[in-house]
Amino acid sequence: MEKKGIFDEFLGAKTLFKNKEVLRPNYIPEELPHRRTQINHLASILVAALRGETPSNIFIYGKTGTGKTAVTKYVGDELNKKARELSEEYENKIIKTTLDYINDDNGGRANYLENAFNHLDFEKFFGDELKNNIKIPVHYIYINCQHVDTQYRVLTHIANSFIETWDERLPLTGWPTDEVYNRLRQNIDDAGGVITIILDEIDKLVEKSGDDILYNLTRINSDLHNAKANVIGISNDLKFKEFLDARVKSSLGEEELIFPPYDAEQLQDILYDRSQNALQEKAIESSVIPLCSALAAQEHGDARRALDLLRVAAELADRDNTNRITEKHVRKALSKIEQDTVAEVIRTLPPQSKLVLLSIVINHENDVVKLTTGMVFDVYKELCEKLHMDTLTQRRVTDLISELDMLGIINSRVVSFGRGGRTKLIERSVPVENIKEVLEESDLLKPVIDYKPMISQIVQSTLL
DNA sequence: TGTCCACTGGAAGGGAGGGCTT
DNA sequence: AAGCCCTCCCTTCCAGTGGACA
Repeated sequence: MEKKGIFDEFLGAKTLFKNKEVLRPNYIPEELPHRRTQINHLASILVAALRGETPSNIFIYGKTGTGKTAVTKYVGDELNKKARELSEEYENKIIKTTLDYINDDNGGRANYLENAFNHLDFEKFFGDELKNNIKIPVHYIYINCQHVDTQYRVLTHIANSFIETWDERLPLTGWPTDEVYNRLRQNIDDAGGVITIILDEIDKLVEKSGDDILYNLTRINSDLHNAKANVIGISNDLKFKEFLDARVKSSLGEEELIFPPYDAEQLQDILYDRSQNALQEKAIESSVIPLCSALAAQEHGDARRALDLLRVAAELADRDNTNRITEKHVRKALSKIEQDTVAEVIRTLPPQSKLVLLSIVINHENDVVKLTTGMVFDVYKELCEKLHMDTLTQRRVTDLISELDMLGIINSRVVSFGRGGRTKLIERSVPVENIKEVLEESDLLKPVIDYKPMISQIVQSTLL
């Protein structure tokens, strides 16, 4: 009998998906429902690039999942497409002119021209014209500042996007920043044309590295001779602009685009649209899409969340071996997504942060009602001793606690207990069992996962 | 009204680790 | 190998703070 591989059974299994990628957040569909206004506005600004003029700098604002990135990328693709089309049109015109020229036997140069034409050596004759006109170079460089979050990295990223071979690329560290800037300027100038630089999640960049980079980028045109550049900043935090230098603020905000959240009905349209390409016919119960939309609309109209819900619900239905996605699957998907995100965040924490989180968990397990930084630090110190690890200072631990707060694993707020001092009050925002389940996976923490802190501390803390 | 507690959180800077040029 | 640069993680220092209490 033929032996079956472990994947064969699943590979042959029936699936509700036609194309799962269509439901992924980074998929750019051919149509973006309810974003016509924004697309037109953006296109009306960027069309300048096709005329070889510098488009205005643009600031785009909208909550997560309102289509900012999708629209920007979509318009970018269209811009590139149009630039290619125009360039082809122009090339054809040149060929036609050449042919006419040859046919007219203009001034006895026909043979020479024909010869050149046969060898496709246009540049010999139309060199300058070709260089300047045939290709309307439009470069659209997209950078997500969540990962590329320092001045140096943004500059190298842009500079490297003009370089094709690996060995010519700028290194990830090592060069002085002004040297990288010079190289970037040179690369842009060599490439020529109009360069649009998109900085997605620009607030992350400014928060971490200040606005020097924006100042430099919005003023790069004065250093360019053969090219023009403009910047599109995308953010979901409108307030971040308040912290910018006034000069940066005014030049980045030459044009502003606001992306309002989708309402439940608009989300439904988006889901219907995508599901037609993503899922088999009749794979969805009629109430599924309205439910996904309603759930996502509750959370500031986040289309990404709506798509995730539908995708995960379909995956769960697939695993159930049913041929229909039901409301039950959507509800399951909702809790699965929430759990998965938290688990993933905890899993990727650095060891010291995990240790701080564990000491918070341990305090909660010991029924501490009002948990403060001091108590967390005390248990943390004990854990470090047990594990023979370096103990960080309380100052550093305060920062780690704030980071855990930002990640949404805990809630902390500063309160004053009068003479008892002023400190952070720490509460969990995720069930302790869920956190512990993930922490238990870590080999490092295994020896102390059920650690009991010294009694004195618990007595002291419950007195507060 | 002033004092005092237990911190908070900003600023500055050290140093290890990555990489470059000379 | 030496000298330089950038990033990341961390320490040290310290002014500032909300509110209970005397």
